Amino acid sequence: MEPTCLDTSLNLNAHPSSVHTDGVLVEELRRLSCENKRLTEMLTHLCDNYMALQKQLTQLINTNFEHDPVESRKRKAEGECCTNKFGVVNNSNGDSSSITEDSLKRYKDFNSSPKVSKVLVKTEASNNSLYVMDGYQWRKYGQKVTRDNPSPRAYFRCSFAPTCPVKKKVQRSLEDPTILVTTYEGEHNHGHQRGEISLVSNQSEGPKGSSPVSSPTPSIPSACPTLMLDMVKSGLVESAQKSSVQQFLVQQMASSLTRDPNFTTALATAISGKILGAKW
DNA sequence: CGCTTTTGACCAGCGC
DNA sequence: GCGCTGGTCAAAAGCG
Repeated sequence: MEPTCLDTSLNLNAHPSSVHTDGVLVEELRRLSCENKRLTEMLTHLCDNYMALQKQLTQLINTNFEHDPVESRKRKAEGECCTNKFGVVNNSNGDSSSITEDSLKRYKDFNSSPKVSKVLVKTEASNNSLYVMDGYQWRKYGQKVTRDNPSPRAYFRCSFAPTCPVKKKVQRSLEDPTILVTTYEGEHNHGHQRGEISLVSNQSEGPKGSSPVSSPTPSIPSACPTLMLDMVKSGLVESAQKSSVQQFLVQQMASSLTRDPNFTTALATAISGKILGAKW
């Protein structure tokens, strides 16, 4: 599936001085709270379903491996979707059902190796940097141009704690250069720099001062390694993730919703309707 | 002066 | 064994 990125941010800065009265705002806030609650319940339900499916998938893979031993080896990169760790779905041959020994190996490696997670971050088109602010301090130790992507891949180590084993790789998406594909490896053995979380900071990103502020490296459960964030707009997502549970839910939401083009369309329609319906 | 980024060199794994 | 590729190292340079 071609990655899509859902812009979950809201632009509250447009016409701040316009006609909203306090009463309208309170009403709006109440409505949003209700909607938030409803979405949370929906997400909980989705999470349950996801876990059940994940369990079934694991069983299926194990069963397949026992009954269908060796297939011809292929070079790792071939037939592998750039954002798919398991090669189970979306390989370039369109053969979405075959589970090869290779993919099984990757799946097992992925489950047994240190925590690896992938985050897709949407940035402004004009933003050419490979710096993703996520709440930790990173030291860049290398940059490479890889074979399958003309844009360079940057390698970072966590420099907040000398012994922290966490590394991350950042590279622009081949399909959409405004998306930064960030791969985290390992887990931090220290707390993040701020207790609070803010996902964003599209501030003057310069190499120096690699901003220490924003969310911690997402500790995404291995079952759901890909997360998409929108960093174009800032400051409004931060309150959404005060706990790991909430963070997990948001991750699940982003992951689920971005796979559903109908939802994206419906959401866009709803938001634009809301905006057009408002008295500007 | 200390820390960080840059960047070419080096190394290891893999396929042929 | 060779070549390709991804990942890491380390010296040099920049910045506050």
